Amino acid sequence: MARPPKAREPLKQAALELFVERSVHGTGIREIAKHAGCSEAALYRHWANKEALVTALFQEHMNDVRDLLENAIAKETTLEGKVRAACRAAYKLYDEHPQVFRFVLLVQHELAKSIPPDMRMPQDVVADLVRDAAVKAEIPKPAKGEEFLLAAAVIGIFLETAVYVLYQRVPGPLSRYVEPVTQSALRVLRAK
Amino acid sequence: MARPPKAREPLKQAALELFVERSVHGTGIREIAKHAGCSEAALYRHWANKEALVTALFQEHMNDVRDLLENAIAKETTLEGKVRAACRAAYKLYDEHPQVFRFVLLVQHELAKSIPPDMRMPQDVVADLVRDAAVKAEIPKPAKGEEFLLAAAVIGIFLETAVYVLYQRVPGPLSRYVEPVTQSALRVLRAK
Amino acid sequence: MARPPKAREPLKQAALELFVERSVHGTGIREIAKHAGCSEAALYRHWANKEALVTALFQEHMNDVRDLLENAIAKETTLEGKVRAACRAAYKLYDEHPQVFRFVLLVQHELAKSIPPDMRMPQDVVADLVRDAAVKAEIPKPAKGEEFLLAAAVIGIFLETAVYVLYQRVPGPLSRYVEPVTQSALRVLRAK
Amino acid sequence: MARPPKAREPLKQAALELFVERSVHGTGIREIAKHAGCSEAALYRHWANKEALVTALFQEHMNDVRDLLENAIAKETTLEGKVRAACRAAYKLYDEHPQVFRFVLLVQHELAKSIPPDMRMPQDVVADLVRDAAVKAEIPKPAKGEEFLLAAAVIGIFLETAVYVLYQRVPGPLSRYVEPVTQSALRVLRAK
DNA sequence: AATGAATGAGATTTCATTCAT
DNA sequence: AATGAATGAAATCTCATTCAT
Repeated sequence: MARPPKAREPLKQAALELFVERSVHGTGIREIAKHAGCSEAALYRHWANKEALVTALFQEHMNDVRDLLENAIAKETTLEGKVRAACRAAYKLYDEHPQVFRFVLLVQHELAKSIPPDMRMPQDVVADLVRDAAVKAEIPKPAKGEEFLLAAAVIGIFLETAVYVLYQRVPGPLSRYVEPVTQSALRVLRAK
Repeated sequence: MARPPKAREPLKQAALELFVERSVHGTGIREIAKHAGCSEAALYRHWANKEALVTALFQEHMNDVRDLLENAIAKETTLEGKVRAACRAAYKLYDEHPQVFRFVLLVQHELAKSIPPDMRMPQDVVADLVRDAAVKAEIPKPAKGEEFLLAAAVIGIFLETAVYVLYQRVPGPLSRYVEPVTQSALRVLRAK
Repeated sequence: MARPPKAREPLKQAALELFVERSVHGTGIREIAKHAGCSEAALYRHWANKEALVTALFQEHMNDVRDLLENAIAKETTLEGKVRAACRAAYKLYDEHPQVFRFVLLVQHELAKSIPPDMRMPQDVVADLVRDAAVKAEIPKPAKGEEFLLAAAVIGIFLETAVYVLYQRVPGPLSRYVEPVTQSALRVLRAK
Repeated sequence: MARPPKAREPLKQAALELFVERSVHGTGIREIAKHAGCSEAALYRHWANKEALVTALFQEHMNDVRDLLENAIAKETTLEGKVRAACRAAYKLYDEHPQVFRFVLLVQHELAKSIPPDMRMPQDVVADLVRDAAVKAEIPKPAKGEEFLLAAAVIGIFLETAVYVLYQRVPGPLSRYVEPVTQSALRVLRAK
């Protein structure tokens, strides 16, 4: 019966944009509020403090990406189909919302400690993908622990390609590299 | 000759340790000075301000890594030898100075803008390596621009593996993964 | 007749508890409202603002104590009986509602200025008691103005004993000290 | 070799004056700094925060009063002499520095929790005085624990008289009441 | 030369109070 | 009528940097 929250979404959007443009620490509460068209104090009704806002943005985006990957993979049956679908879905997201990717790049290592240990992350989806492919004999059986190494390599190829597009070392859009990234990933996974 | 500056190295070491532990922005001049055992003002004898210190740390480390890679590569003749030597040299450095790697991870995207356009970076070494291998026909001739894509993939495999060790998703030391990382990289590079 | 206000008493009780636990200034409207199970705005239906709530709590308690003392004294005829009855009544109140005593201790000096000059306070009851005893020659006739000094001493004995129980320098309950406090007070009052 | 601290004492003096005049919570850092003629940040070099300043002021004053009492008592041999000397010394201090007394009154109950358990307080001096008098048979032997009750009464008489002067219910200066307070205290102590 | 006290500018956060729903 | 979101104003505190000693 009180008035419905009107500042929450604008604040999230404004924060994301400004964090990406001027870095998290280079962006003050004042700017976020002004950009969102509300008062500074409004932020504190929705998040305990600036850090909580940053963490929430990060974890929500990670959850989104995780769900995106899981949904894309669920629709496919072969390893190649899954890798391609996952890559395509994620690159499509980043083409449409480049800020999200940039934000994650900026904060991932600083926020690594803040991730709840039981939170399922995008990288867990990839690890499961690799494990599942091994079970189904779509790839050679990896030695114990080696599956994580393979997941790391796949994620590395995927991410660093996106970084190269972001920094315009190769021309965008990112989606045009779905196929070569998929093939490189498969090549690594299918190693004897 | 003037006596060597006394506080410079302790300050760099203190800054690196604290930046890694509590983030750059979470570390104040006071703490750096105290940790280095000197006064706050001493820092300003060696760098114009805090930002200059951070930038210098980053760029010096990037130069170190670049030289390390170039020296390692120069001693080898085959593509496989070069990739392996580069990977081994870098992983050895990171095993011995894990803080350096962590620091680079933390600041790389925020400091990307500060890099002088003519500064030769480690990634340029990898790009040259790929280009050179193509010229020597050690790998299939990449389409125009594709060489950067290959470099990105190689760097991604290399970096993400190091990240996995850093976060203890796979056990260290990093050097034990020189061989699988090398083989994965080669597999990607030699793609038909 | 209008239905009775629903939030008033819970708000008073919540405020008292939190003020005592975390100090007046350390307790916000939000906390009071939450603790009372109502909205923040509800407080403003009953008091003009936070300060008015604090003042009302204080003055109401002072009035309660004053009435308590007067009723106790009215039932007795001798000085000793009056002192004992007053002491017993007040200590019984504080044993049953220790928060009230603690609250009064916390705010008394800060709120001293806010007391209306014509408001009859507990200390006035004691002053009257002393004056009355002098008139009835139950104690030696005090010099002009000395009656207040005696009242101060009696109140001091009474209060500081309660403080000692509150801080557990002597064991409670407070009521067990009615007799020694009464005797000490009488000894001071009956001074030659 | 750096410049000597210039703001510390002015800050303490300014804080004391303003706390007494407008209450602790009613006085901002800004006002303290302005009144002391220095910047707000200077305060944080000397105390961790506002609360630490308040606590330090309180505890330092308590230590001063404790030493004052102990010195006064040490010079006397009889119980009466000691009580009178202690009372005279303290009342002289409060006549000369009424702010100190007012400040202690304002904050004592809010800061009670902050006192280190091993800190010797003025009230401990009084308790020792009573205990010592009992040992020397200057007063009747108190029952176990009763010595604290006597100390409470003595302190109550002493303090509440000072409160009455502060609030001008009896005329000052406080020192004029040394004798009646002493006699009242002795009367209570010598109770059969 | 070296220190660390002092500072100015600004950051974050708090809070009583108001107001749209 | 009652809520709790929003606010304005201020409070506390931080911090890189300067400067007197």
